[in-house]
Order: sequence, then structure tokens, then C-alpha cells
Amino acid sequence: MVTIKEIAKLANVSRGTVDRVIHERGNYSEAIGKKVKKILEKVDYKPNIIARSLVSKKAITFGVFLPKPHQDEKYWELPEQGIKKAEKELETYKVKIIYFHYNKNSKTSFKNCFDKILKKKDELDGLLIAPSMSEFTKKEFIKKIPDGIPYVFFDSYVPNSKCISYIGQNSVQSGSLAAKLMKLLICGKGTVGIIRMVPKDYHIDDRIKSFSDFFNKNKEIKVRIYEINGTTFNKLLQNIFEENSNLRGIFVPSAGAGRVAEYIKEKRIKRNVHIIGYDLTTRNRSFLKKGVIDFLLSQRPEVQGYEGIMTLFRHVVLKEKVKKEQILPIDILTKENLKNY
Amino acid sequence: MVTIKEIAKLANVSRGTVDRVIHERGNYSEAIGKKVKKILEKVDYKPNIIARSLVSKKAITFGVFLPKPHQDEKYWELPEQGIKKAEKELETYKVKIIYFHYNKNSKTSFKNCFDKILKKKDELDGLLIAPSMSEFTKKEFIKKIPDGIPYVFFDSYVPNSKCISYIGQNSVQSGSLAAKLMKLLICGKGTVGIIRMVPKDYHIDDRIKSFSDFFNKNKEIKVRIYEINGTTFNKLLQNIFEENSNLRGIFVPSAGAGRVAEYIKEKRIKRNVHIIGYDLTTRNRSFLKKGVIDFLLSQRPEVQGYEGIMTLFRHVVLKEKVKKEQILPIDILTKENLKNY
DNA sequence: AATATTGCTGTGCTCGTGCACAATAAGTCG
DNA sequence: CGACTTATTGTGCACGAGCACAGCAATATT
Repeated sequence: MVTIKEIAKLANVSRGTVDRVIHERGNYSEAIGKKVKKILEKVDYKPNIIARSLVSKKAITFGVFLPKPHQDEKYWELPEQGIKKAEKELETYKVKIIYFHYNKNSKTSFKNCFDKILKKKDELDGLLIAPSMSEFTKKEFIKKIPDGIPYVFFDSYVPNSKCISYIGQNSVQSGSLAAKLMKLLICGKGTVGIIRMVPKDYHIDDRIKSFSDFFNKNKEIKVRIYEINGTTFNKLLQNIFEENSNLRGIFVPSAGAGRVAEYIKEKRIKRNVHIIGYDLTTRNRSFLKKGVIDFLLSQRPEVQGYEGIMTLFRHVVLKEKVKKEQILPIDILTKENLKNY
Repeated sequence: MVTIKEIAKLANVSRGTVDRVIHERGNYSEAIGKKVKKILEKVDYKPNIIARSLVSKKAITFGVFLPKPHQDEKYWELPEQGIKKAEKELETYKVKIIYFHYNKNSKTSFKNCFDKILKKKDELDGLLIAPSMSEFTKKEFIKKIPDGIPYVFFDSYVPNSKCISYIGQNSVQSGSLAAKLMKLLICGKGTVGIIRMVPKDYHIDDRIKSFSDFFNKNKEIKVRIYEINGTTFNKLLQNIFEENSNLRGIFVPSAGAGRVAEYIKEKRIKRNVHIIGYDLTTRNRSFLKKGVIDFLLSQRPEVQGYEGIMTLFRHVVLKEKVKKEQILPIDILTKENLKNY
């Protein structure tokens, strides 16, 4: 490891001058600036972050902008766990995190919450954002993020933004994987229902599309999409079962598969209907365990939260280059492998 | 964060005395020892590892004892990647790693390699061990690990050892999960062959046992176990296909599924036989992509290596308590979700 | 009584970096 | 020429912990 002291010796100047050049704080002659920069590059100088964080008294503060933890069947607790893990790990580097929770079904809440961020903008050194709202709102609010505050998206993203990184999944792949598993479950024939519960979320639409596409060539399997619009959940499910005597599978592209499973249990439906859903919420977990849900696909929400904060840290504190896209693997969960997640 | 300086003030002694009490270096009176210890406990003193690693000049060295990277279809490259990742991350804490590679098919190599460790025992602050040999050898050599060198097992383990942690998988779960997927693949009927390639490895036996047990109640599916003993690989496979006209699936409980897939491709076997295997080796990956292998189960070898080193670090450097067992989730890989692993 | 030993306690330096401030040289102005 | 500004460079302290060594009483030894 090359230190500032050693570089100062090489350039025949003092530590202070090298320091000024490194941080471009000015107050040095052009000639010496060039000379020092050349040496810095030659020896590939990397500051010792340990010493740096030891001496620097100012804390780093990251803001996290995400839905309230209990929403989507408590799904949002999961990324928050990962964020908390990163927070603990980075404690010695004086990294603090401020949470901004919004109600993901209310534009007002979304706006109010974002206003709070704007008020605190001078304290924030970075933002981690889960933008789960309609395209319009996303675009509106992205513009307002103050210049100079780097931000990372996770779970979902906004096209053409200046985010330093996106951490998430490949929804298209995940949809076709679900289709493959469904085909196996129903032994290649029958009708499959898709239940869309969450309105207008682009990555859920992607899942639905690639799931449907998988079966388009296949004439033995029919796919029908059902939406919750105006009708109640129970009524919708009643319809689905009545309409399709040959219903063999249900695909729930959001975290709501547990509700379908609950309906089947409560109404004591005897038909052998297979369910594939998403995300390891408490309810989903319990019905996967019982065997009512066959497969759950997961997108590692804890890892997303954790890596989100770590990415900000690497960019802001370590000044490293970070990957623009960090696509995480899709996990397939079943009764058998559930235990250790 | 409470510092030694502050504690010294509280106890009305000097920093040096507090330091002596913390490290039990002696040279302090009993009364002051008690007093300082009480305060340490009260304020829950945690040393600042940043400052500590900045000042301490002595490097920490961990030894890693594992099979040569190219063995088992290059499987052992994978945990080594994780180990290298941890090594890089811990560079600032002056952690060094020495690799000891043995030939996993030769007891002599195993012993020679272990002797090298014994020679270097004074330099080692910890050991990460992948004990992939017969029970006998394992027991023999565990005894010889010098007292005072903490060690962690990964991939496999030795019962009743004094290891500080084991990082690995649940082989029983993994076997029954494979069976579940196989049942789906072959639509609930036919014959399934199990091919055992690796001799006497306890976790592979576990996989086979729980795989077989899953089908014991099921009369429509027959399971047969084949071993490579004396015969060549090609001959064995030829036999399997000739003997079983109703062969619908092959389960390879080791990393060798790719070789089976290769055989099928080369001999242009037209029968629709489904393959489930283990581990993301280069060959396995390519045949999974082509659709010849249906599923690969993975035990996150990179994570195992990474967590192995981090566990040693937490125990040796941070003096934290570590979990005795760290069971990792089983990943199900298919053509569709392969891309991001 | 002078010196050595023992038992305990306090101080000062180190690590690499950041930052405030001191120091120096060169030039400007009255 | 002396006072002053400005540009540039050097130095000292701080961060928290570890460790060597100095200091200093109270005994022990000669």
C-alpha cells in the first residue's frame, strides 16, 4: 500500500501538497499538480479508507425512499432488513440512514414523503429509491431530485434516469420460468388463470407478458388473465372457478398468491389446482409449507436492500465505479427448500 | 461509541491501565482491575476495529485447505472465487490467505498437503477446511490440527469436531427437492436411474437416500441406483439405457450430470430422458442452457467460501460469537434463471 | 544508607489521512 | 525601504487503539 507520505517523498513535496492535489483543493502550482498527479497514477494510489474514516468526523447520511413496510403483504419489510444489515456493517464508517416511508397506494403520501426528502436535502449524501408508482409520478419526481445527490434504484426503476445503479430482477426471465414450472405442474394441459392484483406496475406486466408468451405456441394449455377491477377478491375467484371447469393452475404475478391459497383452503375446494406466486411474505410462506402453493419465485429483496446501500457506500465513500445494472438471480422456492431462506 | 480514553476518565486512571485490563496483560492492581471491568461492561465497550487494524502491524493469516480447483469438473474453482472476494474485502484489515490444494482422489496428496499446513502452523491464525475424504482420513487429521488454531468447515464436515462453524447445505432436503422436481418432470410415472460417481462421500449418500425415500411410497415410479465400479462410464450408461425401456429420468447426485448429458448428445439418443444434477460447473451450465439437463441444484459454493473466511475473520479479529452451523439455501437452476448466476 | 527490585501507573509514539494554520517567498504599493 | 497582500508550501494536531518504555512509590537486598 502506497501512502501519501511516500508519494510526497517521491514528488519532493510535503504531505499537505499531495493532499491538496488529491482532493483538488487548489492552492498548488500547475507544475507540481501535474507532477503529483503523474505519480499518483503511476503508483495507482488508493487511499486507506480505514485511516480516512477514522479521522473524518462528518457522518455520511443516506436516505431511503420506499413503501411502508407492511404494504404488499409485508413484502417491504424484507428489503428493509437488508438495509438494516448494511447500516450495521457500515456503522464504523459513520454511515447513517434515514427512512422515508410512503403509502404506495396514495399519490399524496408519495408527494408528501418526497417533500420531506427535499427539506432534508442538505443532510443527504445519497438516496436509495424503490419507485413503485405509475410512470407519470416517477418521471415527475425524478426531475426534482437535487443535482449532486447520487441515487440508486431497486425493485423497480425509471427509464432514462441518471441513477448511478439499478438493482433488481429480470422480469421477463422470471415470467417464462414461472411458465415452465406451471407446464410441469399441470403435466402439459389444461387452463391456467393469471390474477393481476397490483394496478399498473411495469415489472408485473412484464412477468405476465412473458408467462403468456411461453404458452402461445402451446395449444393444449389455455391462458386467461383476470383483473381485480370493481369486483371483490372472493367474487373474482368464484368466477374463475365457475368459468373454467378445466382450471389446473393459477399464476399470481404479485405477492398475493397467499390470498388465493387462503380462498381455496377456506372454501374447501377439492379440485387439484396448482399455484405459482411471488415473494416470501409470511402468508405465502405458510401456504407454501402446507403445499397449497407449489412454487414461489423470489427476487432476494433483502439482498436488493443490502446491495443498494452498499452501492451508495462504494460510490460516495470509496469513490469506486459501480455497475449501472445489478441483476439478481431468481430463486425458486418450494416446500422442500423453504427452510433456510 | 465509547473510547478507551473516556473509560480511563470514568475510572480515574490512564489509558494504559484500561488497555492492560482489556487485554488482561497484567501489571494492574486487583481493585482497579475490578473497577475498570465493571465500567467496561456497563458502557458495553466495543473496540474500534478501524483504529485497531490501522495501528497493528501484524498481519492475520488464514489457511485454506481444499481440493485442487480443477477437480470435480472445476467445481472447486467456485468456492475459491468466494474466498478471493473475501480476501480482497479484508485487505485493509491486513488479512492474508494461504492456499493449500490437495488432490481429492489421493490420500498421499491429502497427507502431504496437510503436512505443509503443520509446518506453517505458527504463521496461521485460522483454517478454512473442505474435508472431502473418507471418514477415516477426516478423523485422523482433525486430531492433528494444533490447539489454538480455530477452524471452519465448509461443503462437508466431520462429526464431533471442535470446529467453530460449519457452512454448507442440508443434503436431505436437497435430495427430496430433487425428487419432487423429477416427479413433475416425468409426470408421475416411469423409471428413474441414480448414478453415483463419487465414492463414499457422506453428503452425496444423503442426497441419494432422501431422493430414493421420496419415491418409496410411490408405486408408479421405480428407482434404480447405478455405481461406477470397475466399468467405464460409457458402458455404464449403455447398460442403463438397455436395461430400462421405461427410463424417464436420471438423477446425478454429484457434479457429473454434464457427462451424462454429453453421452446422450453424442450417441444421439432420442428417448425423452430428464436429467437433474448438481452444481454449476462449466459443462453443466452449457447442457442446462441447451435444455439437455432440466434442473441443477446448487449449494452456493461461492457464498460458502466467502462466508467461511468472513466467519474466521469475525471470530479471530472481531472476537464475535459465530453460529455453529450456517446452512445455506438450495438454489434451483433452470435454463430460464441461469443467466444471472 | 545506598542501591536494586518489584508492582503498578502514566506517557508518548505509531498507523494514514484530513484539515487548520504556520511559514515562506515573491510581488505590490505607499 | 518597510508594510502588506497573495500564492504556494510545510507542519502539527486529531482520530482510537496498541505497545514500548518511562516514572514512581514501596519494599527488599547489600
